[in-house]
Amino acid sequence: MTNKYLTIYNTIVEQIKSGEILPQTLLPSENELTEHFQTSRETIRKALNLLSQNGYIQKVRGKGSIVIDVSKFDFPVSGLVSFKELGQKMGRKPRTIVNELELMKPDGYIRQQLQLSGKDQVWKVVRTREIGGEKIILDKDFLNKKFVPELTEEICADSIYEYLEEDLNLTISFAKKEIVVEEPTDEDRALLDLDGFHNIVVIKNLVYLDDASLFQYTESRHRPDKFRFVDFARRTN
Amino acid sequence: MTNKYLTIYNTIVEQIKSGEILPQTLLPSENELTEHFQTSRETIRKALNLLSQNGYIQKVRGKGSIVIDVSKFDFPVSGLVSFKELGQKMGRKPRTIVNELELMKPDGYIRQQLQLSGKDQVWKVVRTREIGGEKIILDKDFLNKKFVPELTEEICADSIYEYLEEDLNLTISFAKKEIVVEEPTDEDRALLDLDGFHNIVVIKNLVYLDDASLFQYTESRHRPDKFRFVDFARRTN
DNA sequence: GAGTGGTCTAGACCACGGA
DNA sequence: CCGTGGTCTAGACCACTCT
Repeated sequence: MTNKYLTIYNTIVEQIKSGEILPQTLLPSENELTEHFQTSRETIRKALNLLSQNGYIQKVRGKGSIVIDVSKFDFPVSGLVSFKELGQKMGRKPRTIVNELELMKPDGYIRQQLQLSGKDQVWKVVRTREIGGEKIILDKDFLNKKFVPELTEEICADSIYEYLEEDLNLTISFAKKEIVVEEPTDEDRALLDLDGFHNIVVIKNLVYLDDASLFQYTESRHRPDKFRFVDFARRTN
Repeated sequence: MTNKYLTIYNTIVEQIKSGEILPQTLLPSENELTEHFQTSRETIRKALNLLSQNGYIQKVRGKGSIVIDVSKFDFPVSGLVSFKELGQKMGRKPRTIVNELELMKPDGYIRQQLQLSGKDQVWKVVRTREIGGEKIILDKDFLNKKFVPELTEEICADSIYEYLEEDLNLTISFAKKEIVVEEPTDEDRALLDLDGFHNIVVIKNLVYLDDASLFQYTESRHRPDKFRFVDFARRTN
């Protein structure tokens, strides 16, 4: 038994995706939907707000809710995309190589990012991601040992996130992301297939848990030709 | 006279920013806030949801709302940032050079992006953005003539957005953004200071109006060393 | 003026966390 | 168990658009 507003949301999403409701047309009014779904108006509004946040409709006061064209393949709004999902989306067999796995004292930069004291320890994981036979992404993870007491090469070769969520019962909640372009380091050149590329796209992530504690710093270093980031920005009124 | 939930939101934001409420502590419960602000719980919840969406708090069921550390300079959640704002934020005197301004028939790519027919016309605007004496950004805009009948070099040198919103009364509502890294074109090399740079960061924007009509396609081409994108991604549960 | 979405209320029940 | 946040209701008034 799921939420009422979520089922309404999903119903309408399906209608939009299937073309049952056409782009540029108006959704039934909130009052009509209230009757149709036999619920209260606030519940309908919750569903509509979700649709709006996810780019399916645009609400206009005094007019109605306009359906937006979602025909071109949209990913969902930018979020945490794991490497595994990414590979599946691209229809390629990804491969992960674990280059480094160690428990260490964080250096100054990591300590600052993760707001650690000198005594804390972190897991350092360096992994190469291979897609279609080419080494394209270098992932450097630093995980606070306080939350992840143990880590093995097998886990890292598979998916750290699955291990965290399924075995350790940690819930990743959100991340602050920063994207910059840098010159490749020697490490980048050694571990990635960078012939002829002079820049590298670095995505720095600070990952927070459920309870708002900061537990991981990640740098995902991408070869520029294989990098793509999609975002959906709604004007903040 | 502004909204009640917005004033509550702003009040709490100020308290967090000023350090009156400390990171990692709990906000008063929704019931307590309801009493304190003399309002209903749903109104408090609206304010708290805004706080959560903007990264100030993390709500945890059965526990409360945890205040997140926002000390490191955060921009607001990624949005539409105009060049003028960007320059002001960086404390530099920006300069805009209009390289090209013409009314044209869109080519195939633009026609597809803006979903135009062959008969529609678009304004093409090419502008160079100079910060601190260096030409760093190349902006290429294509605006549907249907919405913008007239455009002058003066407007382009100042701010197109201000003209649209203040004079034409158009309301920009949201944008779909895509970030990729490309090799510089001859045009990039001619119009930007690119000595020694081998890549260019391209931000492609589809800009929609108030009523969900698609009216502008923009490419903002940045020198990689001056590019930075910050995002705040909340897990979609 | 009729109809739309935006805000606000006062109350109810539920799911979850912690003591 | 109590207190927390999550959902839902039925009703009210307002601001806006369209005709």
